[in-house]
Amino acid sequence: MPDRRPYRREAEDKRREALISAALDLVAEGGPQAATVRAIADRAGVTPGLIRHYFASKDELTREAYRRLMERMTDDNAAVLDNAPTDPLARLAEFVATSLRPPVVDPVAVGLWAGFLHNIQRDAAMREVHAATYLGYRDLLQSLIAALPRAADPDQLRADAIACNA
Amino acid sequence: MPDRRPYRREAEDKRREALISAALDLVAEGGPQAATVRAIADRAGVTPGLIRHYFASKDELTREAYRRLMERMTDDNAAVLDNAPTDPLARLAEFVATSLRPPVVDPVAVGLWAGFLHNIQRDAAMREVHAATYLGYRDLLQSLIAALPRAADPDQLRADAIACNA
DNA sequence: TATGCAATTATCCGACCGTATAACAAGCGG
DNA sequence: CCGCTTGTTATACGGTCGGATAATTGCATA
Repeated sequence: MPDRRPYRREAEDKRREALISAALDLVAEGGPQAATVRAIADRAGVTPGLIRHYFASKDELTREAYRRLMERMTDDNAAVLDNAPTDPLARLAEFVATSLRPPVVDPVAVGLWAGFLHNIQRDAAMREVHAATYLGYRDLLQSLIAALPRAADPDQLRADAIACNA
Repeated sequence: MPDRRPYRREAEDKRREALISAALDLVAEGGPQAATVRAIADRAGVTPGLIRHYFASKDELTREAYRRLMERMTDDNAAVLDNAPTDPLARLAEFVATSLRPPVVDPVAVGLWAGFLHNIQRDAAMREVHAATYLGYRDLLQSLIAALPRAADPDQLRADAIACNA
């Protein structure tokens, strides 16, 4: 009865968002080992139990956080095309240049990526998330290459996109 | 109370080597979280207690493992100079090309580097190891640049080396 | 204002972490 | 062949991990 922590009910989206971004912050700062359920909940301003109310397991939260990270990176990268030159070659050049510069690749993003790397290798579900976002990125790259003046057959196109990405 | 695990006494160097390389293997495979004292000892064929007989703490073992990794990478990179062309520019080109190709940079090495990244950021002693090996590498790079035909003052030399490394 | 639902907190659990310490035995110098 | 040193194993401890479950309470609805 005494001294129970007061709280506010929040929308599901808001809580999930808070938990995901808390997890990303912690992974960026201290690596995977720092992103414990207790630390994540603490940073999100809730108690640890709530995590399992919104996510089936910590692994699922980790996957969602990684998905969020990848989406943010590809979106940041794609955003440069909004006010890019119209010349196809210049567009492609701008795109790949952006993909190697902040904010899509900066110390924080690299730290995050490093933190998730081994999860990707070990967890199959994580690999799916990785594959999904990667394919989306490659398709975008491929469409830019396809817009290039020189003609090319589809197979060559895909190979070029892969090579360019590497 | 028999049934005690039989064992052989080994030279200190051998044990330390086994423990360090076991730690590196585990970090490469499963990230920092997989390199527990028990897992390391198990892979090295000993019992966990022995780790603290050779290292003051797990952190010290981690530092030594990281030092070993960095030395191996820089040595692998420097090895290319043994049978490299004599032309200064070609030597430099060969050196930086090697520094971006296997075996100095390959999936395993990247995984290792990712596994240690956050330790470097957090642990001051770890940063010293990092700084030491990095400076050695930069000096080597600088000496290659210095051998270039065009003249340059020392300050410019150092700046060039840093830029080249980035 | 009273009531019910569920979002949130609180507490407990088994497993594993790194570490400390004690018991044991391998192998060398006598 | 026999002690002695010390490399090695065994066991225990406190802490934290992710997860499960019970208790509480915010809040929308009637």
